Amino acid sequence: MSRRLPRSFYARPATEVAPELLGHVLVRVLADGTRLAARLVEVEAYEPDDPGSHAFRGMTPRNAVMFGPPGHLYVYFTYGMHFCMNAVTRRSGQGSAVLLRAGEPLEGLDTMRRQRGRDRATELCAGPGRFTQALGIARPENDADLVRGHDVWVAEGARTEPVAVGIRVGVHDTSRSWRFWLEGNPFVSRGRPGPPTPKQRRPSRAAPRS
DNA sequence: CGTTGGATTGGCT
DNA sequence: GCCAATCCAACGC
Repeated sequence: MSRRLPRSFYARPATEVAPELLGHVLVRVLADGTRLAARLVEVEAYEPDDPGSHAFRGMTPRNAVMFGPPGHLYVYFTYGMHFCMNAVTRRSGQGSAVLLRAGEPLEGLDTMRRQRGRDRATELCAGPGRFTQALGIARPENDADLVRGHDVWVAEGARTEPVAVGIRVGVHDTSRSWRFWLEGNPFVSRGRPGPPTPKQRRPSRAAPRS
């Protein structure tokens, strides 16, 4: 049994917690007892005085969980059809969290396939909306306690790949490089601006020239 | 109370 | 590459 990350792990700035979450394992137990697990491979940090954060304009019914104690799950609904999940960071009253954007499926792949309606492992948890759908996380899981709850938590894992850094997806702010992912990991979402996707080099055959 | 657009995804051109 | 799907929070009047 691997240990869960303690409350103290989350009680820090999101920019510190985010990269350190990579490699750890998100564990989810469904109502029927089915256990699912995925290794965190892509995350983004959202800080209190960050215009790109839901918490920037103060507390509202929707983002209230972000202002609560660290180590809870903040789940929100967006684009009329998707849920995204975050690990709340910093102390109560602060409004800070880490968006969990992608995971590498480890356990319960068949259940994930059923919930996603897709077969390929790389399409199960690669993207914030896909990730929550694969793990069966929605409104009921908002505010779930990752440290002491029994529905979803983060267990200690191992990070092997180096951490890559870039700008966040869908956030119009190129000044904060707060997106972190595991370099070269195939389960990272392609994201819009994406990781510095160095155009797929196709082994050019005969060099055309002129 | 009406309007706007989003921390997205998947399917089609 | 473009765009529809589909809800609702946030904000302005």
